[in-house]
Amino acid sequence: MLQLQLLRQNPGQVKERLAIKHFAETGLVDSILSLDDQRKKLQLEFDTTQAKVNSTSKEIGALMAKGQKEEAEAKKQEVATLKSALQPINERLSVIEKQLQDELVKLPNLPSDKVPAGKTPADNIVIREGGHKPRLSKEALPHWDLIKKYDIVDFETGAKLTGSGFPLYKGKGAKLQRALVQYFLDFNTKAGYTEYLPPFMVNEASAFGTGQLPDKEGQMYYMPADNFYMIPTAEVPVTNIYRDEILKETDLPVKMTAYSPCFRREAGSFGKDVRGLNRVHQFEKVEIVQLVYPAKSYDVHEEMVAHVEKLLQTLELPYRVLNLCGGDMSFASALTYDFEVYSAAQERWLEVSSVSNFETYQTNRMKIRFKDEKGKTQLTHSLNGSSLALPRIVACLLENNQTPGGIKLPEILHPYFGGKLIN
RNA sequence: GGUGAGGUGGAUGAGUGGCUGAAAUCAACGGUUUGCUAAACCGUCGUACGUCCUUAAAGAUGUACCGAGGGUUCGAAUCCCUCCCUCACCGCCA
Repeated sequence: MLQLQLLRQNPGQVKERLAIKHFAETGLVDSILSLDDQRKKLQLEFDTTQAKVNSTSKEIGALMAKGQKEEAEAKKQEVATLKSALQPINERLSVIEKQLQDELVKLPNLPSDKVPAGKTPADNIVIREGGHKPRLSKEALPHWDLIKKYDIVDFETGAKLTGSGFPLYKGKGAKLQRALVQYFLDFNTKAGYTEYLPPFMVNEASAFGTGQLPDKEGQMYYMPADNFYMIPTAEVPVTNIYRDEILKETDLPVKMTAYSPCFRREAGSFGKDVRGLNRVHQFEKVEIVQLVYPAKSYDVHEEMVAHVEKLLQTLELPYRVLNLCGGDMSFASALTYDFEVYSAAQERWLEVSSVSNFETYQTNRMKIRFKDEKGKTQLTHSLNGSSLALPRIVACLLENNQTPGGIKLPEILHPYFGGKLIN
């Protein structure tokens, strides 16, 4: 949620920035400002009337104490009149406040000035590439065939148990999941992130806090009996840990990492994208989250990007880093770098991580603040990134490392996996 | 799931209708003093939204908030209702 103050101070600039995100309804900015004006007027009216009610009530108390009953009765009449005037004001005020909130929430975050113009994924800018694309033989198989060959993921039985997109990992496939999660968490905690294991369902307030609600309501699995949402990423519970808190400046940066399964309905997805492990409803992911001093957030963003990049390098996978253009980045983000790995048999790039700076967009919703050196409370910036999402990493590991003798795992995983080969 | 107790500022905790936005203690912060450390003393020490004033910072002032929402009353942290949460015991269970 954007800060109202920013809209008030510089509505023109806000509109310009929204245009880069290809956000069409710039009229919202004006309607929000006009609602805000109305709100302030009503509040002033309400406050002054209420102040009168309060002071008169005190007088009544004093008169009663002195036994001046008649005067007290007269004052009571006065208060009654004031209160009947107050009621409609109050009602209008809450209507306006709600409208204002509803409208404000519809505005996406402003892109930072590092965001390239552009509308579609084709306009994203490749910042750099790393690793080596393997040269596979003609008989090389895509991962969905390798999975069958080595009997490590059983989609059919997963579908029988739940539905399509719920893979059932088996044997070395299951163990590889465990190994990767373990390795990723170790890699993150070594870099100073505190490990959490959060709840996998969250309440409405948490889902709202990180921006899943109301924007992506249909993308989450929902448990109506308890009004809980299955988390689409550990970002949701982990960032919400500090919801409604005021930190000390010395507490910053807060660095957190968590493993969780992620549940996504992926409503509207179809086609070859969903083949095999490319797109599933439930997958494992390790996430990193930071809450930082505002002026430092872009440095931290670079640091997180470097962190994820190093992790991919240790996995010996060919990757590239993309700076997402205004039209392709997410609603809440100010700057997003995506990581893609090259899946050699499919001959396509697969997104495995997304590292974003949200500035105050999330923290304004969650009211995550800190006291600065002057003792003033201000919002922290929040950032997060995947480090990493498993299924596409697995797809890539399988395809790129296939040999006649089996899948050769990168060295770093050997101790975690308890072996070098899937065969 | 059942029964009981309870939810007050960073923490502990007082407060059963007006003098309470909230005592006291601790923690934290600033200062004074003491040859370091420690102690003592003084001061500061909630959030949000407004209004006035100011270039701004600061300041003054109003309103709301004592788990959440609603109600009673001229007036509610305090009384009533609903919900949520915590703790204890019981039941069930990984």
